[in-house]
Amino acid sequence: MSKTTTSKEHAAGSSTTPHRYTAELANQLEVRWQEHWEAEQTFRVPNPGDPDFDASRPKYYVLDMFPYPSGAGLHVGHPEGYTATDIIGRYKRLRGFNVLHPMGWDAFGLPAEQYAIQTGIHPAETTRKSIDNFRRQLKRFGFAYDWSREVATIDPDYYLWTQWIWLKAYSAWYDPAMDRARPIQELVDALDRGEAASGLTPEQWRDMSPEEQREFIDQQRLAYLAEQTVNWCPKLGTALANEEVIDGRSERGGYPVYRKPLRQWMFRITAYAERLLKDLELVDWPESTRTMQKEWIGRSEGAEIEFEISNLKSEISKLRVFTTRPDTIFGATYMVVAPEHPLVDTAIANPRPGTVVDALRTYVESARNKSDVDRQADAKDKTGVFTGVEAINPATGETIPVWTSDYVLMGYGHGAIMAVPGHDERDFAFAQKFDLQITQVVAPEPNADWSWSTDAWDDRYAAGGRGVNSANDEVSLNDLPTTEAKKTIIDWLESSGHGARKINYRLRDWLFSRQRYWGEPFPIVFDEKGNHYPIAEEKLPVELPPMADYQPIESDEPMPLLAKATDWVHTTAGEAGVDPSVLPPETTVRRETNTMPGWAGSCWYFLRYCDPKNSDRFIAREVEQYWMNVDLYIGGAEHAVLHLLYARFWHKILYDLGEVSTPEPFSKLFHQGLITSFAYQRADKSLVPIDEVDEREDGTFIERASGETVTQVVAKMSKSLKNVVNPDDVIEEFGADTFRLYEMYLGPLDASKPWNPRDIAGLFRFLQRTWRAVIDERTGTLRVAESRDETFEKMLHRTIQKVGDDIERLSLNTAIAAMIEFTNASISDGDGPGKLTRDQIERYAITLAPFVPHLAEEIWAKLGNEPSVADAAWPKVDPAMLKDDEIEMPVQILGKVRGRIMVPSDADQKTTEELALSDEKIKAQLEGKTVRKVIVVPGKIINIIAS
RNA sequence: GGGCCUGUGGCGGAAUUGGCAGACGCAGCGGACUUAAAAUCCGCAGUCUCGAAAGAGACGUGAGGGUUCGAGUCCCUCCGGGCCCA
Repeated sequence: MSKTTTSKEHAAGSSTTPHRYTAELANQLEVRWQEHWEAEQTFRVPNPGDPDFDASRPKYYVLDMFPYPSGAGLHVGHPEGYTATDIIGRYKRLRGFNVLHPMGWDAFGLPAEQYAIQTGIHPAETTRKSIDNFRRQLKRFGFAYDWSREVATIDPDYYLWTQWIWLKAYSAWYDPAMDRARPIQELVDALDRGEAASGLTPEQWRDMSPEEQREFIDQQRLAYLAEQTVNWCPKLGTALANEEVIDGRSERGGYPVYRKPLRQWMFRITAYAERLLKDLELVDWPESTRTMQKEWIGRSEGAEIEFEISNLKSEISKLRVFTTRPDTIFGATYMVVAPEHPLVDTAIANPRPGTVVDALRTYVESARNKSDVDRQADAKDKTGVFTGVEAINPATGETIPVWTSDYVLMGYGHGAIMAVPGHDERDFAFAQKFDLQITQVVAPEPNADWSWSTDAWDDRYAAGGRGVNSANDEVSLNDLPTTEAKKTIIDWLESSGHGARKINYRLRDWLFSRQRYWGEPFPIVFDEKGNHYPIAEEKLPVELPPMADYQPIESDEPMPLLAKATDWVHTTAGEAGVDPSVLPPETTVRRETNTMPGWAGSCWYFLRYCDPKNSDRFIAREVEQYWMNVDLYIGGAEHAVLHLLYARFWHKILYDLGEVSTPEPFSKLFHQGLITSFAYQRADKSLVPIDEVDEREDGTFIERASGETVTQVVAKMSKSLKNVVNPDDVIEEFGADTFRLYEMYLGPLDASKPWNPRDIAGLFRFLQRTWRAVIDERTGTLRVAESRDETFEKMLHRTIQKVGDDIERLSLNTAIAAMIEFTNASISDGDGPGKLTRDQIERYAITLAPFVPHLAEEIWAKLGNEPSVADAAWPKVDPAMLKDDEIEMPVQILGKVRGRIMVPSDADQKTTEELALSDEKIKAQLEGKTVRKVIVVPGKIINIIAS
């Protein structure tokens, strides 16, 4: 687009200034210092127990969300968070903390597998290449990572422990009595001892066959097998996430997707719903993220109610529903079950007088192929079919019809609802369409200015009010306010045996199986009967088998990719590593062929960083107790729910089982904002790539091809708009220090902000001025003032104070502004001695170091210091230097500034007031007016109220 | 539809607790240096009005209203942008 002169051109021909801070010099000294840090292991941080560990220092654990190493390399969004954590980590180290700041790779996942399908190259190989490239790029930024702690989720040494943690969950159950997970053997032991547990009486347990006991125990596990409806795509040979299905077709390829029940590994995250919700109070997280997690968990209070089926004898004699409005039960004039509800099949098999079997069958078939998302989106136009089945409303005793409709989802509640068309918008629409009875059971408060009618829906019908038409022989809700009516009816439901108080959650158990290759294998095998057995801990990891063919298997029956590795799949218990006391070694077994989802490895990587080489445990206990929690976790808001919820869940399991010592892993969380870019927009709102636009003299933009005026807009970086920035190029043109500074100076860390290439030069010039302020560009030697200038000394103290404060509150852009101001004040033209003394330069170099570590090291070394500015101590600030003897205060008359006076900084209010009133200018302004009141805010402002 | 966030010069942004709106940077303008240009340094710079100038005044943080001695900041209504849940 516009003409950008490069810094290389700036540097050319300056033979008299060979030591100017040019891009070449920056690049050269940056690489030199990076090599030095690596050789000296400057950023290796010892663990408790290591010989050089200093227990007297406090610890600080600052963590980045580790990247997925894509083939495209780093984009400018990555270094934003990483630079921020680097600044904080380096600052904390200067402040005397032991700082843990690690980096690693979230390297299992779909893109590498897709690439393998196209090329036949093993994902491990392409992933390794991407990791090497990412590491090279990150090192070039000079981040103070302890690279000796690097981990990758694809390393067998790492996923050994991912499998180990999964086995811990597999071998545990959730004890509601103690409200925590416990080893499942304790449940078996308790039942064997004849104690009641987990809803079983001792007799029930004793009467079970061994197979039944086994089945019961398996269903108690935190990691358990269950039938779950999934989006199955035969063509791709895999189940897909809801987000990957659009209009019943796969997003990739456009192949049809079917909803199919599939037996899969699940994680019992719902057992933790209440704690995951409650413990959000323990952490310092962005309010928006906490809200999102709360909504995801979706706690609602209400009642579970049973409706008896009156005209059909089958195994299903009752319909169980959950409602948050049990107080409206007298208005429940019909019921709706999800098309997948077993009652629908029963009705088809045993038609009642009103049952139209064909219509029912067709309806169920079409609903089956709609995703939940579509079903909810289509909910405006209500569809449904009467099942012929009838139920009895326990409150009214009346017989009501049972319909099926896809606006009720099988996954929520029990896949059935009591419909209260008088006070629920969807039920109202449904009842109107199918001409079902609508009854009012809640009346507006007496002073309300609206009334209820069946003509049209009004949102106020769903709000609370007072009960009406709601009484039977045993209970009456009439005239009761909604809150009280709820209590009253639940008490009645409980005493009459029709229902109970219940808390429901939107959160579902976590489907943990994927039919992919590039993920962690499950450490489990099946015998011929389909019973499952864990691999013994000491035989872990279960490694991914090598494969030559990554093509998905096209099939109607789910065939995970690993099923192709037949030699690996079909083995013996001994070969697979099952404990011989559990299963004889020669038993033929089949390995689990699903793999874990991409989230698995990231659920605990922050623990492994603490102790990455430990081969005895996933983390040594004393190490965990020292480093955890993560004091500051920075990453994108796109992980606000899934990753952060899953990681909290795993952490709580480990906490319950005594493997870690804290209930929450991340004490403070912060989201960096998205870095966007510019693009140009035509009058018709279509976007124009930046390389097809010229800027005119007057600052407007024209599209070169058409000559049309276009406007500059902010847009996401994308290849098609040609506005993607490659960090390597920027570093080559300006150096890593300038890049780091520029990204931090763009704006507040958590705000989304546009990358503007034109602005980078400003930060580069700042570094040039800083360099020139202390270094002679002719000779490369320091420019040192002989004697201290008190003005600069004061300014330096203030700068150090401001920079420190701003780093603590993550306001890095204003910290940089403060340093720019100090540099601008201390710059002097030409050569010879500068304005700063040796010790002032030294303190300023330390202040700069967290932001521009290479430049700071270079100045530090020129001062004759060693070994590294990273080991220096943050300069002391003298509070006396922060205040002036005299301060300037604005004087307002009626809120408008009319003058300024100099006031001794220790002046009291009365003195200040007198000074203000005796100021010549103010006196002139007050001529002929009466002073009614004078407000003095010490150190800030004086406001004179006069008329 | 509900919830949360957000709106400040030509642009990115600052104003930490209700106290001088526009720090700092970019772009722009003027000057110095230079044969010249670049680089660098010094200075100007919200808008409008009056003034030759120095300066003075009015307006000004999406719009309108309110609380307050004083509002970018707090409250209410509305408009635009973003995210989440439906």
